[in-house]
Amino acid sequence: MSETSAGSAGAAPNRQEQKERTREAILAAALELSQTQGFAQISLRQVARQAGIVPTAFYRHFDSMDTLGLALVEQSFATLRAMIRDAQRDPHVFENIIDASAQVLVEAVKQNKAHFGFVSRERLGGPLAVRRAIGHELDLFVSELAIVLARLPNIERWSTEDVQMVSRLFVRNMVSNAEEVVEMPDDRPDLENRIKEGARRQMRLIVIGFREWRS
Amino acid sequence: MSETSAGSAGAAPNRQEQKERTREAILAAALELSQTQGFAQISLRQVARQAGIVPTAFYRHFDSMDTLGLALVEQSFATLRAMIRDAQRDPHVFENIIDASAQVLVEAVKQNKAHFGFVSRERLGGPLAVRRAIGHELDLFVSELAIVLARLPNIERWSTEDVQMVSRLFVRNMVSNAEEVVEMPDDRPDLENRIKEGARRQMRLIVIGFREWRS
DNA sequence: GATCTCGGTGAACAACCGTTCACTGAAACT
DNA sequence: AGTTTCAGTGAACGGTTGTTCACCGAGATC
Repeated sequence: MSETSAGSAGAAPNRQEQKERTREAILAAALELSQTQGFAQISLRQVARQAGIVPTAFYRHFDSMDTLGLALVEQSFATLRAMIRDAQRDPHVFENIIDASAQVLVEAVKQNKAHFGFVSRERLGGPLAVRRAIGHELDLFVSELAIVLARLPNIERWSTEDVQMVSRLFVRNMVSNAEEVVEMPDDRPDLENRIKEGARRQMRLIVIGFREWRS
Repeated sequence: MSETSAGSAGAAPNRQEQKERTREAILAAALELSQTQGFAQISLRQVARQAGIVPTAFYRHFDSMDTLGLALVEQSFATLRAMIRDAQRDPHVFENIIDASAQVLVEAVKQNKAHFGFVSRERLGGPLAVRRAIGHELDLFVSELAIVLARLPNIERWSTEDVQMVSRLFVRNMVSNAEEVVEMPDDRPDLENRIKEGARRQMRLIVIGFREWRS
């Protein structure tokens, strides 16, 4: 093995390391600019300016703004899946799924407002390609959650369609609550608790309603 | 009384009648263009072109695109309120509120896709002023619905906060279902029924859950 | 050490943008 | 009949946009 590829952070940047670095600078720039204006109306030149490169250099990483948008969708859902993975490791989840979920959701959204905000805004307001990608990821996510739910006690004997439907309702509520947290001012713990309490209530409604019903 | 103001449709347009006519041409043009691209990224010149006027004439009616956006918000919520008014006149509502509501909602959204789509997209994806206006209108709408709900049998003895919360949940579900109907292809009555059935279920969940709970 | 690869550069382009200004001509008013 | 009002016109402005092209220079390869 030769002495290429430093691996550590500070100095002696590889060629591909440097490329990856400015790629992420572009992603970060686009994400930040999207927050105030919405992704669809930021320009390639604005992104380049914010990322500290010349407009033409943009094309070395993405061949259009649409492709950039898709990369941001991927990045955003990666952090969402990381949230779910962490939540499943949390021991509280086994004691009280609902309370723990509300807690984890609000906390995770607060710490990743950029990504969750991106999904909220662009899910319906973004360019067609981005909207489609987000819709697809959300469908995937519903199915994944259904698998997790199906293994829980009390639920394991439900029909597949019922579980899928509950999963859809949960994801829909998750999206709505994430929207509220994103739009929430930073210094309002009262609002935060109201949202958390609301999320708990909604999940209980879904569970109670289905148990009571069992159609 | 002089012979000004024709009143009838076809001929002899007043000055203010003509002005109102091109104003609505502008609104219609903006609404149509918004459907494919989103309101935030259509240009004043595009709107003028589609409305059949020269760009500068735009300023005779609105002093900026933001103002136009606010007018579209107003127009959209006017049709939403008309929907509610009609729904309250519908005799089916007194027999089975839930089924009738699901029916009316899907039908009304289908016949006003442009306005409901506008609200869906711009609620989070639009310009700041438009987002704020929509948020305000939705808050108002929650309170109005709460008043209607409070007079219904079975609900009339609930606490004010509980009614307000149920109203919020209903409006949230209404928004979500409207989004789905708007994004639904026109020739898919199977999907339409699935959405209608989903809306019914969600409303039942809310009602059953609250009745069972009564915190 | 010579050669190649390739991320980043800077000038140039045609197209579109929002906004200004002086104007026209017909409806409305006196 | 004479005057005023005003929705709509058309040219012009300075600025931003996406995309092209030839070019550079340092890391990677030989």
